[in-house]
Amino acid sequence: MPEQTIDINSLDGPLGQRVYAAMRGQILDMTLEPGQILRKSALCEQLGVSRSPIAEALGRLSSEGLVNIIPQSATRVSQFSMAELLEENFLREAVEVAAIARVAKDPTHDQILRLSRNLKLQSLLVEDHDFEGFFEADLDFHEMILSFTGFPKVNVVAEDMSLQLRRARKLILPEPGRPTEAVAEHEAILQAIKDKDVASARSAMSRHLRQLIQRIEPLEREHPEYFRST
Amino acid sequence: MPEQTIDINSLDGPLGQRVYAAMRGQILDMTLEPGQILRKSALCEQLGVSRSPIAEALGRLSSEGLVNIIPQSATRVSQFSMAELLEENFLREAVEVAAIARVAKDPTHDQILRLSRNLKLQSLLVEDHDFEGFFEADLDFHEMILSFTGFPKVNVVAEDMSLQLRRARKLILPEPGRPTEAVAEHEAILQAIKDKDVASARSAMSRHLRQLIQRIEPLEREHPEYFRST
DNA sequence: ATTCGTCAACTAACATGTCAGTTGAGGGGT
DNA sequence: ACCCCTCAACTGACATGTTAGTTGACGAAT
Repeated sequence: MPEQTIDINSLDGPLGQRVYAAMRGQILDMTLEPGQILRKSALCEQLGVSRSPIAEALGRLSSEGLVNIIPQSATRVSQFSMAELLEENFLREAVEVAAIARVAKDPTHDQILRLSRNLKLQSLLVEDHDFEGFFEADLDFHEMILSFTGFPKVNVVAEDMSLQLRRARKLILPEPGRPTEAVAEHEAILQAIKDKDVASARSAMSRHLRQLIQRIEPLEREHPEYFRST
Repeated sequence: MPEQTIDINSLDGPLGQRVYAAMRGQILDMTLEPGQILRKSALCEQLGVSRSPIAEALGRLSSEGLVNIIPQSATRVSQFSMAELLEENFLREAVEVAAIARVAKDPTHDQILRLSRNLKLQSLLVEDHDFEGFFEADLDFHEMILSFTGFPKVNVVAEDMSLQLRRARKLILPEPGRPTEAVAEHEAILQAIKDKDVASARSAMSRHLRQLIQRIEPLEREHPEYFRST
């Protein structure tokens, strides 16, 4: 088996940065499984680089919590813990609710227009059963709201603090009626924005985000191998 | 001038970790000034270690935004930007308001007791004009609320996403009446918790946190040398 | 006097040699 | 048969040599 890893040359910037980005991507899309052991020497010959940039990349991944470095011993892709996922969901909800409150207070016509367009697209994609495309549009919807706060880094920070959540989402099996529900929830959010109704915008966003954690909770018994026992 | 830097030996753990912690502390308490250039070779002989652990430490500080590494050229302590400070304040408010809402919903007797004790301490310290001690108690008050959510990492994440804010706070000149006001605001928060009044707990926390940004805004013209021009 | 090209000195980035701590298998003692 | 001790092999942590890119000063041409 060729064990095809990502090639580094498709990116730019310093070598350590490229290794970091490549490994981060592989961890987040579950190509590298939780619990898997990462050997520095193996990574060296797979990627064709020396140990320095790999050490730097692993260090940064470790500070983000995506890998666990056991001193003088081993490095492995970090496993899930349900407590951690619940915590990340709390933080994500805190930020997204604050963002929607800020946006709903005084939305511009352009913002409403862009959200409406995105929502129409979501409906079409669900009708066509293009769930991959819907997933993308869903992410865009939330990212747009975060960027409408006028704070450029908010969406980056919001992602960084819910990395495990994003990774766990990959494990959720598609449920038949869910996309249609999600579109309805998005419509409720948009309606509240149009009405400049801050309170109902907040609660609509809360309700929407709590759907995710309900579907994540059963994961611990479906995939116990990805969760740490402690 | 002896140029006394922190000694590394007072900490434990891997060398890179110690260097990271030491420099992080110095940056956060403004011992290392924004804009100051950090020379790796100079740090090597000051700390008595080689370049590897220093490179690791600087890499982690860079990913936290505390230093700017200009590729192949220089590394400097990052400067402030008012937009960034406003953004961090927004994020901090989002998390702390969500936390207070969760805590106020169903506080335990023990939680109320500990907050009350802390608040009494704050009053005493203000009466004695021990503002240094009050500053500590203030931080404890907020940290306690964050930890009462039951999520262990929330207070760490909340700090990590408002590092510049914490650093900028050091520049604020003490204002005569402010500590007394702060205690009153804390009391309003505690009262809302006792009443299990989620809505007023939220607004009391919001009002309290927005005091800080008002006192930070004039900083840009008082200390233009610490802000980046862009 | 001013502008532009050149070059030397400095920097971070990378490669690699070396050290120390951990782990797990095997052998000796009980 | 079981437990503990020892030791070899592997790992990450650190030191240091090497490379390549940036910068700023100096000097030549205008």
